[in-house]
Parts: sequence; structure tokens; C-alpha cells
Amino acid sequence: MESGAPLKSSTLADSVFDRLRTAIVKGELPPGSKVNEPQLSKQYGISRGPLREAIRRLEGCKLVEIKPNAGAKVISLNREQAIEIYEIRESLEGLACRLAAAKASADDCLALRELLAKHEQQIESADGRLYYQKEGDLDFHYLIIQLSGNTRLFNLLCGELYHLLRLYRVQTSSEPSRPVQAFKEHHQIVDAIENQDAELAELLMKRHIAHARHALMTRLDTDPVSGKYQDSAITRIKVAGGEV
Amino acid sequence: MESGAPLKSSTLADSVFDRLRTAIVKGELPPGSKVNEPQLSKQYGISRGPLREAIRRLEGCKLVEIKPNAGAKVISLNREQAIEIYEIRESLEGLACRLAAAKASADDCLALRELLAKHEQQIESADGRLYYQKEGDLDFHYLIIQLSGNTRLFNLLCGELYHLLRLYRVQTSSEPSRPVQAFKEHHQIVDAIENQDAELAELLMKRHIAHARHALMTRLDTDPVSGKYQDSAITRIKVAGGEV
DNA sequence: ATTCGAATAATTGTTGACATATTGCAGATT
DNA sequence: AATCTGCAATATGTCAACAATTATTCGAAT
Repeated sequence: MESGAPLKSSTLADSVFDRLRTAIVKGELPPGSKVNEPQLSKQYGISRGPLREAIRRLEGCKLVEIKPNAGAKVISLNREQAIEIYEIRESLEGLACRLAAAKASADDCLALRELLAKHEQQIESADGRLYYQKEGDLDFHYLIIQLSGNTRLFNLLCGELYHLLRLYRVQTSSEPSRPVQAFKEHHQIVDAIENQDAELAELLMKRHIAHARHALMTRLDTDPVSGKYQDSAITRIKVAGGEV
Repeated sequence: MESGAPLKSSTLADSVFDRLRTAIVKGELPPGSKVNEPQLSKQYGISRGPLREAIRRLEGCKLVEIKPNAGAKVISLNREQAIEIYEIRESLEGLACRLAAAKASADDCLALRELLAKHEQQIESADGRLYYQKEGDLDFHYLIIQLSGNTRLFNLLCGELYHLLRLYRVQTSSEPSRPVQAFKEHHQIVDAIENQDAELAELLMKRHIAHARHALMTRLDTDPVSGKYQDSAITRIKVAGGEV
């Protein structure tokens, strides 16, 4: 009977950890902003104890920085740090793709093909708006990482780096970019996986992510709204939605 | 004046986090053992509040697993997980080595040479005992990762994966292995970095770590004391040193 | 008027106590 | 004798209050 509501974490610290992490990656808690314990405890209707535990867990995930006697602040990613993350992601997703190519079964390849077909429909149907990149791209990468069979790699990429990238995307107010080209590259990657060509699959995935990185960087150069985001006025705005 | 004692963390949660992490990677808290809050709070002479914050931070670092209403347990690495970590490490240290080769200055190369010379002395002086591998190998890898200039990569490799590997080494009661061969490989790597041959440096580093992994795995096959470590009787022994 | 300093307010760090869930044990029943 | 049930003990989850440090504001002196 009570299995119908598994969403609510049984402990308050876990629950507020999820809510805080979501608030951070969605930008409701802007990068660089202070994490005010009394305010958040009132906002979430809990005591400061579980809240502090959740913040400490966020610190372990590197989503906030805590200075003694000064409180926690949401991390703020600058351009250099985004490059660092993309370098790591390029290397690790290349690894994941190589592993996936080496051990992918026929059913796995079929699932990849179906995913690509679904994305193609979405590209054709959504005229111009291109819902594709935001969810579809992640689905594709997630599936390949899952196929790699390396659980820790999956947690690292999809659990930690993913949140950091989401945080950066919300900073740069990114829109989908180069979806058609990305779609072609996805097909190439699946071809390599189907042929069990592990080396080629790794190379193509690394190049695919390098392309995405360059697209992001050139957009950062043309769109100067982000980049030197931290310590600017926009980081000091009050957190919205404080009434609930 | 007060700069002489930076060791003592100003907050209890940070301090006990360091002590707990050290206790875990040193094996004083064996893998799979329960993290008993009342006992540890008495042992460290603090309240349960900061202790729980430290445990939550350890959870964020993936060094303990917390089940609601059941407490925290030290993670236990089996053979598959060790392989997973080595796969990630191979990829990331290859990346670090490539980056280091691309941007290493003449002084950096000199520092690498000096480090290798120091290691050579230690190999020659320590007759058979071979103090080398344990500290020297880490020094070498640390320096290269630092030369990569990627701060997040440094934190990831030297901060998180390093602790996991230490934990696994203490599980397998590892001794130094194949130090002479490793020393040769270190020289090859530095040669590539000096020549600014980034691709070769990456390849050599990845192969170097693959060799280390294979050495560990073959030793695991011959020495059956580890491997299926978790849930065995040895994980249920009481934590030693409970009197202080 | 500006700057320095002290008092005040707010926030963080820490503790002990209370509520709740789990574990282990003892005794009764089949 | 074995199993099930209920109670006791232990551990975890949560909260409110206290202590200590930091930020702020108000006032005084140059």
C-alpha cells in the first residue's frame, strides 16, 4: 500500500539534499550565493540539524564550498573550470564508449538504434524549436555510459559531472545548439559500437564531446553575459520563491 | 604567530571528517564495518551533531554508505570495483599526462628528473626492502597530475580516487611490486614529456597504469585472502582501538 | 563630513534531550 | 525442540536551546 509513494525520502536530510541539489542546478540558488541556514530551515519547515547534514553532503559532491564560521556558498564555475570539466568528460565518456563497444550485445545496439530513431522523429516534428538537445542528448550519453558496465563511471559521469554541467548550462542560459550535426555524430558512434570497433567508438565520442565544448566556448565568446559570472550583481539577487 | 598550527581544523566536523577518513583508508575502520555514532562520539569526545555532519560528508565522497534508519557502513571494494577504479584512473591519468606534456616547462621537466633521481637513490640504498613504490610512485603521479594544470582533475584523482585505492591496498595488504619495471616506465614517460610528445606520453601513462592493474590482479589471483572480502567473517570483527 | 570603534544583531558551531525505528532476547505456544 | 510473539535495549532521526564567532549599525571623535 505504502509502496505508491517512494519519492519521499525517508529521512529529512536526504529529502532536503535532493531539493537543495535540484535548486542549485536549476539556478534557484544562484552560483556564488550564500546558503543561509535559518532561512532555508524555515523555508523547508525543518530544523537546522538535517539541513546542515544535507549541506555537508553537498560539500562532498563539490556543489557548495564551506568556510568555517562563514557558512556555505554555491560554487560558481568560470570558463576555465568549464574547460576542465569538459576535458574530464571527454576522457571518461571516451572510455565509456570504448567499453560499451567492446561488450554491447545485439539488444543493446537495437536499443541505441531505437533511441536515435525517436530523436529523429523529435527533430522532424518539433519545427525549429528542437527539443532534441536538452533531453535527447543526455539520454543517448546516459545509455552508452550504462552500457559500459562500469558502475562507478556511471555514477561519476551521470551523478556528479552531470550536475556540474547542468549548473553551468543554467549559468550560460544555453539553448540547444548544433543538433543536426550532433545527431549525425550519434549515428557514427552507434555504427562503431555495432561493429564492435572499440577504438573508433572511443575516438568518435571524444571528438563528439570536443565539438560540443568548442560550440559552448564560441557561444561564450559571442555572448558575454556569462563567463565572469561570479561576484557580479546577478549573483546577489535574493533567492526567488521564498514564500513556500 | 597562529600560522604555526594550521593542522587543527577550526570546526569539529571538519576535524573528525579528516580523522574518520584517515581511519577508513588506514583500515582502522574495516570495510563493511558499521559506523556507530554513540561509540565514535564518545571516542572522539564530541557530540553526535558534528559527527553526523562528517559522516554525511564521507557519504558524499562515497567512502561510506548510509541506509535510512540503519546507519552508515564503510564501503567494501570487491575485485570488480577495483577494476572499475583502475579503468577510470587509467583514462584520467592518461589525460593528465597528455596535458602535462603539452604545457610542461623546462623547469617542470627538471623537477621530474630530480624526482626520478631521488627515487633511483632510494632503490639503490634500500636493499631489497624497496621503499620506493609506496611513496615514490605516488609522488611521481601527483607531480604529473599537478603539471596538467587541471585543478578538478587533480582533486578527483589525488583527492577521491587516491583514498579509494589506499582503501583497497589496505584490504589486500599490498606490498611494493615490480618497482624496477615501474621505474623504467617512469623514465619513458618523462622522456615523452620532455619531447612534448603529448600523445606518446598519454599512451605510456595508460600502459603504465594498465601494468600496475595487471600486477594487482594477478597477485589477487594467487593471494586469495582478499577478493571476496565483504560479508566475510573478517569484516565483522570489532573495530580495534575502541578504548581511546 | 569622514573614519574609527563599540555595541548590537544575526549566523554559525555545538550540545543534550526527545521521538522513532531497528535489533536482540526472552518467554510462551504448537 | 523449534518458531513465533512481545518486550527491552540500542541506535538513528529530529529538534530546540546555548555558545561563539562574524557581520552590521549606530555613535563619537578628529
